[in-house]
Amino acid sequence: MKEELELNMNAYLPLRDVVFLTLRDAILKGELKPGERLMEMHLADRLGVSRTPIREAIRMLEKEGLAVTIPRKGAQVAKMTENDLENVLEVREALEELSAKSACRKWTEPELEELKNATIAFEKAAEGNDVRDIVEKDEAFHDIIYKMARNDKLMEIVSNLREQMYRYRYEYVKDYNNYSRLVEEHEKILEGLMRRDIDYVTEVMHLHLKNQVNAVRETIREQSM
Amino acid sequence: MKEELELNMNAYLPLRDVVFLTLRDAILKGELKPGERLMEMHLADRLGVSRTPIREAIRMLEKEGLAVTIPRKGAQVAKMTENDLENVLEVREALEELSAKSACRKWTEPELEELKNATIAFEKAAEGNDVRDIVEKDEAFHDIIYKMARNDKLMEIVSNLREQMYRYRYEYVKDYNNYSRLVEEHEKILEGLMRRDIDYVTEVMHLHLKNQVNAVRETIREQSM
DNA sequence: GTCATGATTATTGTATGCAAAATGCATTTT
DNA sequence: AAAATGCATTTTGCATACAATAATCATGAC
Repeated sequence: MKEELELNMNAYLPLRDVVFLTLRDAILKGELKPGERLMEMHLADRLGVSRTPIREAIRMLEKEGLAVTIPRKGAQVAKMTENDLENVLEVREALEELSAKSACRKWTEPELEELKNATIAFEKAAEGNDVRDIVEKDEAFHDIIYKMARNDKLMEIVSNLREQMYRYRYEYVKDYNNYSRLVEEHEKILEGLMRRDIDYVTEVMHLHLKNQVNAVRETIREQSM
Repeated sequence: MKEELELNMNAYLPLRDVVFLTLRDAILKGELKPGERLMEMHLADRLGVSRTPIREAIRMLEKEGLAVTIPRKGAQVAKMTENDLENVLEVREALEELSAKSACRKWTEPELEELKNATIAFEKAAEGNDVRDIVEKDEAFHDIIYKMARNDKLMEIVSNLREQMYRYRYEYVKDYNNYSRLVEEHEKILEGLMRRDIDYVTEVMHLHLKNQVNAVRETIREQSM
């Protein structure tokens, strides 16, 4: 009885949040491209709402690093320079390492089970050609590791940093054929976590990141030309 | 001539930003206390603006972790549990360490000069009783170190994390008499940076954080009772 | 032809209005 | 007395209206 009520509450999220989620998704999936203007009227019409929730959603996107607004000129989808990428990566590396360490110490049996399933799901996705699915399953894999670390703040920050890179990867990944390496890396991470071998996991995680950055770097280069 | 224009431009920031800065300041300084409701009408009257910029400012505070809103119930100043504190601290530690390392490698002569001045300014402030001044000078000191690290993203994130702790420290610091330890720690950090001694700086920074956390932990305990 | 200039339009910024939901309180019911 | 009900009030959510600023384009001066 009570659960049904709660579910209803969830079902009708404030419009600003719906708009925020919708726009974020569009940015991450590349439907809204870096540099593209976010015009209030236009978005309002497209989404069938007034400007008010759009504006509030833009303020949120701004703080999440996905949009940039110049006062009295309007907002646009945030671009990333190669330098920004280096910066994000430097931070991510420190935090993914922290996350891997904590996860190593703290994971519980059901979580490990989840991670095994996520690994398999990713492998399955990697066999196909649905980029969205692949990226989604990759995210799911890493999200479980963050969850294992038992630190919501850490999770929030790393997710945001990943987000900022992913929206570039999305585009690129399309003709990025060696998923096999990713699959292998995931397997190694899983394996290391099972052994609670912090050093090993840290090292693999490090490589995993290094491989990603190159893909993103390419995309950014193209973008800025 | 041009500078005067720029100043004018700055002087007329969109209201949402003015409101955001004002509210953030009020939260950090403890004028708006954790748990306190942020009612749109009330704030609008107090600040002499309409609800629109207030609402946008609240969305920004939300994303910065300084406010929490429950849909259709309104926003309130974010509270921090002891667990949140541990989480923030764990992340901060990883990032302050990264920041110290980078700063060690990258600082330039004029920056070091700045840091020396900031150290002295902090010492002077610590002799007095103006808590705001002390906290401000402490922030300034650390900001220079972040700047040395040449990573805006890192700076942004660490600043935000510091912010979330500081608003608790502000209250507490009032009868926290041993600034001498802080002064000493700042001096050690400066000294280590001058020698570019990464291990030393990392260690002192670690202690510096550990000392802070206890002060904040106290305040949070009181708050939750 | 190019650069100013000014009118026109598009777009953002802010205020206000109205509907819906939450809250508080008195009254009733059990 | 405690719980439930209904009504008045407060507050949020969203839409709309109006003002201020920026962008566009056409016109005219050089």
